[in-house]
Amino acid sequence: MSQHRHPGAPGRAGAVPALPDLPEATVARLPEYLRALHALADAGDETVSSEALANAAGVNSAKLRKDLSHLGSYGTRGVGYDVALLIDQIESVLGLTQCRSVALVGVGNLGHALAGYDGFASRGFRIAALFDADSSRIGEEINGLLVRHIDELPRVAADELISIGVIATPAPAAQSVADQLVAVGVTSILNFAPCVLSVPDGVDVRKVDLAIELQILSFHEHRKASLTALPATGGSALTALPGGLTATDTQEAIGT
Amino acid sequence: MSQHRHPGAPGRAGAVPALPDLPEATVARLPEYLRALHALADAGDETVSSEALANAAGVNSAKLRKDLSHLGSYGTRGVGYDVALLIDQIESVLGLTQCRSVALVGVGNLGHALAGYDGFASRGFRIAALFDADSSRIGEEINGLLVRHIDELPRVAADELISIGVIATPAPAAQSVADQLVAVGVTSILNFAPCVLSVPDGVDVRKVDLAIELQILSFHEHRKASLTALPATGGSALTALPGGLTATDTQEAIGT
DNA sequence: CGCGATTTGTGCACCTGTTCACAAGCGCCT
DNA sequence: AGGCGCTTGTGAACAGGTGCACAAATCGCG
Repeated sequence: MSQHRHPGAPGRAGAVPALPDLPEATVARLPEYLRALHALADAGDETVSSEALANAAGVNSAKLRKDLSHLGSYGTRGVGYDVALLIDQIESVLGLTQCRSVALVGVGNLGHALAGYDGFASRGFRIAALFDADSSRIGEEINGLLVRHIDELPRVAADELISIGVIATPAPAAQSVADQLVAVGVTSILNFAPCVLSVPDGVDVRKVDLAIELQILSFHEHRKASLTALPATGGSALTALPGGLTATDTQEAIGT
Repeated sequence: MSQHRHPGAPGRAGAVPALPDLPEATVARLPEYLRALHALADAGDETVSSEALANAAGVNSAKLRKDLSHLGSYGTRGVGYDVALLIDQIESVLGLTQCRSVALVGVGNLGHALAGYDGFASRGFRIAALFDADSSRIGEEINGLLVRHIDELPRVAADELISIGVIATPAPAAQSVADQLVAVGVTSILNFAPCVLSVPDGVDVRKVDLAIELQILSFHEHRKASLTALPATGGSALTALPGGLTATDTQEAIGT
């Protein structure tokens, strides 16, 4: 029940009519589909079924079809999806038809790696400038890019349009950096610092915390370990945890 | 997910040791609460209200209270939560009471940064070993750790228990590395390679793809750009406020 | 000792996202 | 041409998560 478009009337990419609302969960999966599609294209495939593509992207096929239907995608019933066409579609929706410039702030351990990460360039992102506050790092050249002082951000931003700012500084510096990025008009920030950023409305922040991912995995490890100990006879082998969470489960007690 | 117990026919349950099921969304937020709590503890605070803690963690206070109630936490009505106690509680649930050993495979650009990232050690994770397949990298020392050949993984794994494997290799090598990790008993994997891993049941995989994060931000940039170019719909946008506070907020946290 | 201020814990309604199941459409074969 | 098998697209049920609003509980104070 959304806008339907005539098949067989391929307009030109970039002339996207309107994308009013696209579920956030769908948006988060589109890049994964895109990666899988590129792999298929490299392998020479011209069409792909939802089942095969879903498999390559690690999702359910029904989910994939619904995702693609949301962006008014064109598959052919009985055949599948045209790989090249779908790539164009998704790239157009994601706004990847233009190369986007990224400003990276903080060239410490992680920032250094990000500056040299070729996965960005290969997917249409260009690191336009590197910044740091540590004067000992200014002037260093990483991957052909000069490290500038953060104070030069306004001048560089005026020079060329910056689509996205990446923060790879220590946590205490992150908020200040975010403020400076917002001040020069950046409205999308990828934050690697382990802290919460406060930004004005209209600015999008995504956070990636490597330690958090490990902690989530730790929980599942912990859970699995308890489960293996559980089914044994006389399961008292469970070691008493210092937190004392044993038997404190007051919720719902026991379903009667 | 899979386990469903029958209400009305337990009888035998008696003393249920731990709380096996905890909403996944809650688990994903606990580390964030933990970080905020540590910051509060460092600042000397002894108690904290749900409102304050939620603010520090960037979530809704009702959500935080519900999350904490899920793990049977004890706050004091009229007062708030005991910071130290809550830290113990969450760390216990996440299984962080023991120091977990991490094996990192792939010491390229990103792996190098991860090996030197101090955010791991500070949160209870110890990088136990570094591996790579590139013989030119074997023997290199990073942050006091020797880079070993991936073939030595079984021997090292036999030596000390590895809780989590981190894959920071190029995509083509990732599946093979995952297989080798699984073969030595690793049941939790953090994958930085841009590809889907297939692993047996019982093995948890979390994926972090830096380029995907940028592409999601790119979408929002694209959308914001189209919105400003298009006339407002429905005509309710009578005031052209520069802040653009009429935009429907879509800011959301991660959620895999 | 009771009262009010404060804050937690939670029932409930809402909303987003997922999954199932099937009709509709397409190509191919006879 | 017509039927048949295959695949998409989607309505509808389902599951899970979110946020409101309020009762219950606790502290401090007069």
